[in-house]
Amino acid sequence: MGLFERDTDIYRDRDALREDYQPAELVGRDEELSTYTSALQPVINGEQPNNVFLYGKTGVGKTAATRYLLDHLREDAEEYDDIALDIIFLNCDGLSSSYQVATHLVNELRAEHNQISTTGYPLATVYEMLWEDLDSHGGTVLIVLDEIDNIGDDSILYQLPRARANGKLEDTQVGLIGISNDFSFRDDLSPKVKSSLCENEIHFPAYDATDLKAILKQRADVAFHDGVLEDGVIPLCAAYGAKDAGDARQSIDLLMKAGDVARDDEATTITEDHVDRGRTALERGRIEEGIRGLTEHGHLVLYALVTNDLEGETPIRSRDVRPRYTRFAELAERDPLVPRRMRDHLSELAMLGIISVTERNEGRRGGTYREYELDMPVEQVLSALSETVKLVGVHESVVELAEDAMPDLTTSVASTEGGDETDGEERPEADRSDASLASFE
DNA sequence: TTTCCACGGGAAGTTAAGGAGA
DNA sequence: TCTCCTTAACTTCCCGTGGAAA
Repeated sequence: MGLFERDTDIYRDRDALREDYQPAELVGRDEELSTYTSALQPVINGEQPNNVFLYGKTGVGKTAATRYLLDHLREDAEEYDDIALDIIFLNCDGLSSSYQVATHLVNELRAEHNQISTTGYPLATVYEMLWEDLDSHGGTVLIVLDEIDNIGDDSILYQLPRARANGKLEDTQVGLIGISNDFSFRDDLSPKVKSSLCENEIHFPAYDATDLKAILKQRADVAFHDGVLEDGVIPLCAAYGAKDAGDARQSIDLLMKAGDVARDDEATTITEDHVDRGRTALERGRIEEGIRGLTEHGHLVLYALVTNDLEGETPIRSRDVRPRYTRFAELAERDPLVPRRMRDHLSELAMLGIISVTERNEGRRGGTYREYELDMPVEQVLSALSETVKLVGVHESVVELAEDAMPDLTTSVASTEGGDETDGEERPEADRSDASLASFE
């Protein structure tokens, strides 16, 4: 028998729980779909498409509804010889400026061998390329910008809807569909952008537990064999999703994770216990991903807080974290950041749910300050750090302290392979001796 | 009611890195 | 090689905040 062996599976089609799965029908969104369909109707009539702005919290079906309707629109448009429709779908996660959005749009319109770099050109040059590529396309182009609130400036949101009126496009009609999770995003837009982008607004309200149960049942019927789910599983997944702002994506992810946990157990049914364990695993994964995404100084701040926690000094205010952070920065041969910037890193850790913050106020005697403490187990933090961090000396020292403080700490968090080296460079001998716990202060 | 303190938020400026084009 | 461009991470500065003490 090989290394891998096919599971005797509870799943009929696990892909039905994946984000990219397109169900045959969308549950609980009749009213929104009806409004959305009307807004897209001009495309089929061969008219200038409307701009549409969708907003609502994460996981309420905005993107799913868009994909669903645009698939139908594409199919229906093929019935008419005089309609040439193209759809560009761009997720703006990680695209923080109009410049980046414009370069990505150019690359979407171009062949593989003709792509442009995402830096280096003047902004005006990128726009010129975009108008040229769009106009050579002809027909109707619908541009969907998902997570549009990531874009820091609204230049592209002004330029795209007005491109034809401003004489940039002659042969192509462009329609813009913006999708946002952020309710305040619309209000922060400049009036001129708001008037064009938001000419058709569709609000997607949060799902309630009944909607979520219907959605989960629809997916589960396809994903699992009959009789695999115990009665309480779908209501429990729906309840967690409803509690977290009516997020269907989260409920579906939880159902899939519960299924994976049950499969690992070689169970024949999925129970509420599998859901709870799945939820814990998802939460852990989310936090570990957050830790991996931190900068070096973010890691150093976290290491400082971990050692403070191991020594029983938490909750601790930022100015008391600083000496340890500074020491670690020196150990890793990095210049320590100014206190203001260090506090930003602490806030970021709090936002990720890795540490918790309590605000205190001692008035005229001590003023307002915040106290920080770890909000997850030390071994979990160290495990996540050990996978990514290459801060010479620091990680080993903290693990050593953790092992002294917690003898039953799992060995998996011990220093990473090659952790004594950075990019192939051997660490100077002096650093190694300096990396002892006694040298923290 | 005013003052004071330690912060946080945000704007503006700086720096280094990476890429394009002449 | 030089200049121009964007970006991310950072520094610096100013202002606002909230509640206990004066």
